[in-house]
Amino acid sequence: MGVHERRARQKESVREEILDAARTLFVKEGYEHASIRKIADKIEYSPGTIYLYFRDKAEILDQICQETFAKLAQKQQAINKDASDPLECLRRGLRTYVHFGIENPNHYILTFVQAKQKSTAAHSTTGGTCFDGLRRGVQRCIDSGRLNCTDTEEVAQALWAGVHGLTTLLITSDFPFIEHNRLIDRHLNILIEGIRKK
Amino acid sequence: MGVHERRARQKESVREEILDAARTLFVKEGYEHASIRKIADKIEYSPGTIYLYFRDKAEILDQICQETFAKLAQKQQAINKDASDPLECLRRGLRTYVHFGIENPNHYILTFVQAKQKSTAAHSTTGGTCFDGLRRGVQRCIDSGRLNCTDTEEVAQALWAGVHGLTTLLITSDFPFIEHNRLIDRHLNILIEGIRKK
Amino acid sequence: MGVHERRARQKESVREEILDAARTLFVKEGYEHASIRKIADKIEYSPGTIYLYFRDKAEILDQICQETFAKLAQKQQAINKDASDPLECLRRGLRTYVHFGIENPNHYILTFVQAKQKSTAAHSTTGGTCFDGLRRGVQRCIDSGRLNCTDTEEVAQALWAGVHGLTTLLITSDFPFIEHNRLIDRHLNILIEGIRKK
Amino acid sequence: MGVHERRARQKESVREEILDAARTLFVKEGYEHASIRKIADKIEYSPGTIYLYFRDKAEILDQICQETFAKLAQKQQAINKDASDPLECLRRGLRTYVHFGIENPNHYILTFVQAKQKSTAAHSTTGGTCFDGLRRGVQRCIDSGRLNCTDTEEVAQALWAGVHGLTTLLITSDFPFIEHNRLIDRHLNILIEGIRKK
DNA sequence: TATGAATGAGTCTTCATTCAT
DNA sequence: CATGAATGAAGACTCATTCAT
Repeated sequence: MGVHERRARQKESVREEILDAARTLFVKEGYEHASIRKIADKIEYSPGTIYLYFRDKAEILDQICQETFAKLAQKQQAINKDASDPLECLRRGLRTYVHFGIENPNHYILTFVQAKQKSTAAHSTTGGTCFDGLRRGVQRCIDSGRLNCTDTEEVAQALWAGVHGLTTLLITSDFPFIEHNRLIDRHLNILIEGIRKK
Repeated sequence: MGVHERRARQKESVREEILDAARTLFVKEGYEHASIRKIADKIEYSPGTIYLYFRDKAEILDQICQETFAKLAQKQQAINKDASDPLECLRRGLRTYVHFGIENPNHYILTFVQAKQKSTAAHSTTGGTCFDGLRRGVQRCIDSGRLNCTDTEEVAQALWAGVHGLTTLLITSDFPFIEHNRLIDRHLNILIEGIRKK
Repeated sequence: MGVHERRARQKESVREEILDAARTLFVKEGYEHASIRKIADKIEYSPGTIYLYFRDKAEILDQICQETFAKLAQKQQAINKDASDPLECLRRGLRTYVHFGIENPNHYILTFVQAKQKSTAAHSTTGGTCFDGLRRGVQRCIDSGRLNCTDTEEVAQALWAGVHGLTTLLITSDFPFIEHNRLIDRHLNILIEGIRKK
Repeated sequence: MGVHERRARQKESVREEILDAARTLFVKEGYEHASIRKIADKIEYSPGTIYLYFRDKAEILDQICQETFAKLAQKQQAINKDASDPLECLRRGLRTYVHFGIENPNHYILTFVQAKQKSTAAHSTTGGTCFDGLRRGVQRCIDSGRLNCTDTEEVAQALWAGVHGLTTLLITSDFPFIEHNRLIDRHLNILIEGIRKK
């Protein structure tokens, strides 16, 4: 391994350290309250160093969004390969989405709530592709004649709205929600029954 | 009209000016980014003046949440009095909720997205009662034997998650959504069909 | 009692209220931290009203100093009238001074420590006369041939320095002083023995 | 001299500049009135820079107190090593104390008058040890059987009260004191004669 | 006499960012 | 590659004071 590669590797690792620290702080204290200095302190580098890896604070947020979209896309990918009942397959995809949010609340809120209000670059590029999984799942259902509506985009967007609402509420809840799994089951049930042809 | 009244009215009007300016800025720039100075500039008063009307920045946010809950509760009130089909009645209630959000995007986002992360006083007091309208609508449907589920709370929460998600996405969208009314119709249709007994 | 007098009396009473509130706050929170608004709140008048009775904040402090000097002078007056041993008489005067400080710590610190750094008008006028009691007590001792030094001013100033130091330390002490009365006795004993002719 | 050292020295020098400016302002205008901005202006740095050297305003005060205690302790140290008459030694120690105050009025008032009302960290740590010199001097006098009182602590505290009072009055005097040296001599004479066994 | 709304200047403090080294 | 000193602008908030009523 030449010097060049080692350098590249190390650089990658500092980058990752920054992203890790930033992600944690962004969520714990909010994007606005997480200062560059605090991030730098956390990884024991100087504030200036951060600017060697990122143009500015916004770019860090943007990178984290990219990450999130990538992670989420990966989770979704496997699902549609399953050959079983497309409606069940769709339900599983939606459930996966909600679980992803609950298990990565920091990532989720940052990307889909906080960053949304800032329109990061990530949203206009990577973000869109993430929706494709859902779209494909809906398409399969339509193709198999199981739905009461044949507009893929329309259905996919309506479903997304549902799981997005559920996910954000569950993550940030101070509302006295019922047991989470029961609520998720009910919500998914409503969505699936709501699109199934009778 | 005596001096006293004129003064009181004037004072009330300044208060409103502050709330208006704050609401706009809070949403346009985010709560953290909307400084007291900017609010003061907008209404052409000195920063100190704002503290004659509100204890601190948080209290302004809190007041706006109170307002929102009051407005929303009022909108919802009329609906359940209608004697017609309870399911249609529920659909109308949900639609009203979404429309309220779209027509008062500042109020909505502030109260249900930004302030949620800060747990204002309003949320623990006025906020809860606002959910009652929905709960009652669901109850009526259950009572008339029209639903496929008999747990009022479970259904009400699941529906709320749906419309909340739809509302926030429509308000903050840079996503290429289909025509909004069509999407709303579809979403509400899914929710209602999803709970209707067959 | 005519209207004029009642007015005058009432005015005096508001003045006193202000002074009472100010004195308390000046000491509890320090002169700088005691705002006009806080004083006004305490007596339930508006801030503006205070300016009907005092030119500015400094004048309030000044008045309190005047008061203090008057009170202290009055306490001291009685003492030298006593016909007994002039040295004991002097000791009693010094003790009275220390006790006055301990019993009126607010007045004392405000006047002799905080206000000193601001050179209020009171200091240059009333303040001086307050020292006369001590001067006279020393004079009597010298006249009766009991002292080892015949310069009245010199002795009086040296004694004052002693009791002033003791008083301020006792009032503001976080130092672990021995039991206060024992310390006062010792201090006075040193001063008296230190000037007595042997 | 390496880069490292030069930097360290420069940094130390800025620190000193800040402390110098602060000390002066704290005394000239009072701790509360001496703002960070004014300190910054005085040394021609931006306000923010000060926070690179001190956590907050209070820490600056604390540092100055530390300095003062250190300086004073150092001055006192040499004295008790002298083998001559312990009473004269004690007198010299007391005189040194007063001179220290007069020569470092800013340090003295800040530490023993202004900061006393705020109980800085310095007072609870370094401060106490500073009193030890005086205590030891008194002890030596008692050991050699020269005093009319055998309680070290009692005498030491009583003496301290005396010189402290004298020092503060001389520093902040707008009172028409006699020539300072004569007053100091008289005061010390009283204290020493006041404790000497006859 | 008293009010109370208003202000301008000020408070301490934090921050993203730059740049010489 | 990394530092760390420095800054200018801004943050929320407080205050003594004025003045029309």
